[in-house]
Amino acid sequence: MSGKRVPGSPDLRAFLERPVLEVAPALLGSVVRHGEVAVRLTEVEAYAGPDDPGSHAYRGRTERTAVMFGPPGHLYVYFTYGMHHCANVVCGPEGTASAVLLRAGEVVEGVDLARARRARGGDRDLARGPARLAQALGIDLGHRGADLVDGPIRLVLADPADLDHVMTGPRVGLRGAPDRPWRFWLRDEPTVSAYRPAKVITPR
DNA sequence: CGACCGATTTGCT
DNA sequence: GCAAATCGGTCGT
Repeated sequence: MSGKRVPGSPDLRAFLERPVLEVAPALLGSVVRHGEVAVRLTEVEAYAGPDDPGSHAYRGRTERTAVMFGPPGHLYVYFTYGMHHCANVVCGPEGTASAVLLRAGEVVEGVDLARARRARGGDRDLARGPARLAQALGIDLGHRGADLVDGPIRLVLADPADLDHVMTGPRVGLRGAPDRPWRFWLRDEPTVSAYRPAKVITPR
């Protein structure tokens, strides 16, 4: 149980292979970098494969969702409402089709470029919401399947000791199984979307 | 091939 | 608070 994790190391992929409900909260505070833009994650959501009615993998493997069924550490990107892209980190053992939706974050580098990619909103809103986060990072369908351990888009894990209050509550915007408390976020972060029923799981 | 839906965002009432 | 925008995925014909 070492506290430090080195970016790009085999340790990262091994970590992402752990169960999604373990990986999801641990991604908070971590940084996703694509080129000059870097986002520190403040809100994520877990999706648990074919048994989860809220998951795109619920109806089995399709061409779209194939990445979710593959090895952990890759990016599952989907397109929705005819205009938005959202990004997920595939995790858990290969074949479990579980993933973590990146719901919100704080742009910590490349603010100018992130601003240029978004027509509206203040800096706090640049990566607030899954579609805005993907847009700020310049992520689209072309990045589906991208390797986060060794590719253009990288994940750099945070030291768990640096995390503030980790909160959990119901997922957002779902038709199926909205009741499962599989949404995780950092308390008191201005980049986290509006309040929902919640409880603290790691008081600090 | 046609119809319907959507893990959202935005702007207007 | 509510509805429009806009198109890939999925399923049924």
